[in-house]
Amino acid sequence: MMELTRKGEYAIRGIVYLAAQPPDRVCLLSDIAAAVDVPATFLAKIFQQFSKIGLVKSYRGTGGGFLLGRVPEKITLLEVVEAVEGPIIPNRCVVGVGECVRDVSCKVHPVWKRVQGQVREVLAGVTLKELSEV
Amino acid sequence: MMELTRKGEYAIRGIVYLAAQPPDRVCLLSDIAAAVDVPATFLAKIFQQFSKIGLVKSYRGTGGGFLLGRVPEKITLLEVVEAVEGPIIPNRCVVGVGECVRDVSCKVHPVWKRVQGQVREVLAGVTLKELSEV
DNA sequence: CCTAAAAGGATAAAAAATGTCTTGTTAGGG
DNA sequence: CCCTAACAAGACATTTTTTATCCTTTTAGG
Repeated sequence: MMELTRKGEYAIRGIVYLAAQPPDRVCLLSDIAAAVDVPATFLAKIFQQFSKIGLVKSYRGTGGGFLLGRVPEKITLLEVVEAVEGPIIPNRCVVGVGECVRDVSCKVHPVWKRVQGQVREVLAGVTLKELSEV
Repeated sequence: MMELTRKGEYAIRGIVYLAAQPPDRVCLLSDIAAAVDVPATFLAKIFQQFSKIGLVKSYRGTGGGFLLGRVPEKITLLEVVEAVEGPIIPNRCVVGVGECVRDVSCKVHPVWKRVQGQVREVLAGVTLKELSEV
């Protein structure tokens, strides 16, 4: 359980590749896809999601392509993962009070809350800089 | 992401209910299912998995039913979750060296390893006793 | 205006989750 | 010995999610 989907895996591969490029080097989606071995059409969707929240910048037309939205030190693995997989929610009941319809005093709730916190903490502590360094 | 499936949720509900019963009280599957609001046929599958690894004991025939396999203090949430959801593996590459075929020096690998460790630690620190107490 | 490149939407195939049904096995009681 | 209670096991069906692919649209450069 708790497995990252392929989408998440592809997302990490793709953006780590970008982070490893010289800054200001605009990369073609097709090149990235080939380099990290991900179907280009699928990676396109992923990068669209990145683009919407500013994790990457995109340019259309001739000479277009993708660029990291911020310096790699300022992008955490947590942001990348949540961008494509959605928020980290081990159990539905962590999303907010009142969700635990079954039991007003749900004892399991705080446990999942802790799990969520730990996972987020680990992922937030890793930046693309570290991941892209040789 | 990292969401517990319904099966996992049902599993917790069911076994916590058992843990809350007086020791030596044999419970019918149908009663448990009704009490925790889970389809009986589905819960049957879950309890079969529990039974195989000794988390619960089962008795057939008239007067049969289910009993906790050990005292609730000795059963952790980690065991319960892994019993039905399989091992906690945030990313395929944590299962062992050599799985990260894409990159010999995969930088993401140790991060997932840490995530796995943290999650397991939290879940291992909670027992059915605590979860079943009022 | 032609071509390059990403954006967006619709669709399809495959896999996993969720749930049901039928048959088999074990045990107790008349 | 047979009948019924109860779990075990396996096959099957349904729905949802994942994993794509394709086509059209938009944007930009030359």
